Amino acid sequence: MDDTKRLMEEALDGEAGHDHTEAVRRVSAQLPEEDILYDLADFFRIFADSTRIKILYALYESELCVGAITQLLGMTQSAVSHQLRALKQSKLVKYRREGKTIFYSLADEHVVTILAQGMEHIEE
Amino acid sequence: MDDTKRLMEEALDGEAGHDHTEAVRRVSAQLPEEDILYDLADFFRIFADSTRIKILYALYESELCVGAITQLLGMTQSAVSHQLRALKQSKLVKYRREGKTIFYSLADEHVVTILAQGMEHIEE
DNA sequence: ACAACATATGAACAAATGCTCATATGTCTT
DNA sequence: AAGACATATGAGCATTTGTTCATATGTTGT
Repeated sequence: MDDTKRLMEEALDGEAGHDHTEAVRRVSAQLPEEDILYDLADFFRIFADSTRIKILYALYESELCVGAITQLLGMTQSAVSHQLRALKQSKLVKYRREGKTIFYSLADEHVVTILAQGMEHIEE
Repeated sequence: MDDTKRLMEEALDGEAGHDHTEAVRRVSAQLPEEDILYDLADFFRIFADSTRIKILYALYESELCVGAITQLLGMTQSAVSHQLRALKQSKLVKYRREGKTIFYSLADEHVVTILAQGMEHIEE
């Protein structure tokens, strides 16, 4: 092994394997910012729970109040409320108050699109 | 409170609040099967991690071997391999062997569509 | 067959997540 | 103002998840 090659490998800093620097540099330049990718993962994390998925699907059918969602899912009002908060914070749902009751609904169409896209994938 | 009303509320089985049965029945009939919703959540769970998101985005740019991904992400080869397994099991990536090296690439276009849709949402 | 390389896998552990229980906040009725 | 009702919130706990470490599997060259 000649000197240049040895030096290059040492420059890889102990990382596994042969030289990938070319491919890595090329791809690396095209990747979105670290923060963006993090936010993206956060966004998808909201869909990564069946309770929240159920809520979103339910709201896709109709605006609903917390009590109705609670009854529909057959779980605690507290559990539902906690999940609604998560959905609210991610701007996936919006709400309006009518007396004591609070009605939730989908915030935009992205939600529907994403759900549909996911469905397409798993139905194969 | 008359008898019919009292009986109806008792039929709600202690669940919180006033009567939602009408809305619940209507929405309930439209909801996908429990299993489907579960699978859907599982599917989205794959996107709910920044490491996997990075891998997917990298593979969107180019087919890559494990070593290159490892170097690109600056993490352990083991960690990358574990995540690739998850992606593989969800049919989001495919791979081909070339000697000792294994090259990974995206399995279909849904991945790209989903990522793009997610991006659209967070960039607002 | 053996050593070197590329990738995969299992166990263990820390961090994150979702639920429950108790209680708080906000609204209406009387 | 007080009680009933609808929803929200915080702490605690059990489960899940992602990483690391050590090691296994598979491939190539000698």
